[in-house]
Amino acid sequence: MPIRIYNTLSRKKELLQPLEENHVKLYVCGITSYDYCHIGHARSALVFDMVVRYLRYQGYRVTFVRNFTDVDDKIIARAKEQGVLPTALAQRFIDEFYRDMDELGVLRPDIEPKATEHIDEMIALVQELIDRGLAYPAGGDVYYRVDKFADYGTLSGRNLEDMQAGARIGVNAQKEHPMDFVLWKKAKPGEPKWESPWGPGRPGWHIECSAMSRKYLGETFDIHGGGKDLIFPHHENEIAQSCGASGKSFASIWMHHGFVTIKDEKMSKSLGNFLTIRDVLREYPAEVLRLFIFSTQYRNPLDFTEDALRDARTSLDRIYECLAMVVSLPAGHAGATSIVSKKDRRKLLNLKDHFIQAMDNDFNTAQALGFLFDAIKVMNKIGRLLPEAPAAQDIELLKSAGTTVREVSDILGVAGRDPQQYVEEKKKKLLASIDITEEEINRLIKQRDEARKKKDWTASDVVRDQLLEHNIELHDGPDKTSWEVKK
RNA sequence: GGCGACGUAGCCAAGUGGUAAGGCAGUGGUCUGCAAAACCAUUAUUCAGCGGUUCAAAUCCGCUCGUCGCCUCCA
Repeated sequence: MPIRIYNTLSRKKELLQPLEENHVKLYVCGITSYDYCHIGHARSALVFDMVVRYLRYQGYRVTFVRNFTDVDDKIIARAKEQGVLPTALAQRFIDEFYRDMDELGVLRPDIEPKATEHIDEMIALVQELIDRGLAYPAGGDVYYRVDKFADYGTLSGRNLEDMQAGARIGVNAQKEHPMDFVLWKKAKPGEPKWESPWGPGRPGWHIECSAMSRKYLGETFDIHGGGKDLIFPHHENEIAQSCGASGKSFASIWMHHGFVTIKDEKMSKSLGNFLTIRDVLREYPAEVLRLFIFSTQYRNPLDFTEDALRDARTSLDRIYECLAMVVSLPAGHAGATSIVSKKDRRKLLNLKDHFIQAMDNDFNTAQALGFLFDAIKVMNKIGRLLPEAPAAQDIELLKSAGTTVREVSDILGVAGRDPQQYVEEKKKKLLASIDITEEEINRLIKQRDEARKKKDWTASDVVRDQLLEHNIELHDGPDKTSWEVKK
């Protein structure tokens, strides 16, 4: 089945057709490392983690490159504030970034280039642009000559005239055109600097991605991704640089994900309304955050609320509890008749196909999850209706559906743990927050069982109420009473 | 001001020309000594509003209203 991806460049969904047979080359703009990452960064990492997992699941070889911007105005400013070297600050937050990513279970990209380690490549690229007449040095800086690049504005759907009309930036007298952007910045005293044909300085922000993507993926590659806020100017300028230098097309497909919002406002450093990844991870496990992020399609905005996170946690429990049920299924009997309706059987057998169809359609994880929960519901229903001597084919169906659930969940990076262990651990964790021991609970249950045998419902209910005061809920099963901490 | 996106039940969210997935919450029921959990049933004659195209529109086109984003660093 072909995978269709929405391409910002054409504003349409397009078939993924890798330039190299069966090999997808993907470049994603990573972080500028000067602070802890927030939930928006988590969404970016998780979206592309899902994309890579899915492409590999579908048999593609994927070369995934994601950079670190480790030299930049913000890093320099923050380092100055803290009285540390910019390089030390950048490295520190790269380490913190890895800590968050590992916690989220994000697979490492194949290549993670740093800007500071590719200064030579950037200088070479800037020189090529100068040689082609697309850039010019001015007072130690080098600028890109936007009006010499005919396609400038195509990605973001703008034209130079409109942009100038609404320009909020002060005009730099050194620029030939107000929209020209900087490729190389002359060093100011005390700033990190490298030698270059135009004097000591450091690269502009955009040039690193052009230089590094070319080095690791070639002049033309398949997918370039990032947040919607990078469309302009970052990606627009990358196109100008890369296509300008090579004369060839750059990325075939441009993928941009939506923002995480709080109260419908973009979460951002400048607005100060952001939550860091570790803030959230303290309250909710990574798998919950993943389910939350994937509950909507990647291009749509995603509003962060406590309710939404709680929903996600309930959903995750639901998946694990269903899987735990499947694991503890009794053996089937060859002679017994099936109790599963044709419709339900088909739903389970079609889960994988439906899931894949949703994912093929521009990674529609929300729809894919819909199919997943549909199957969970059917599985719970069958599990509930199973007689004491269930039909072998029904047990077989549930077990294979369980395997499929795990298989497709893995694409989203959820439900990867042992389900029985998950249920147990959850119980233990909740128990830790309760002022009663497991032994005490079991003792009380025993006491209650005796009362129930004598049909002394009053005494029985006293015990249950007693436990309920400790937030313990009892569930009377056919042969024994189980308990759980009330949610 | 320019450009763009979005508006589907109480909330979240699919659906992209053929008659409204799924989740959470709610209500009724099955089960139970009573419960809980689970399951079953139920919850939008309608997709912001108004026009238009079509045999057929939530889906395409136009206008209006509302929300958000980019145009300055931003995932």
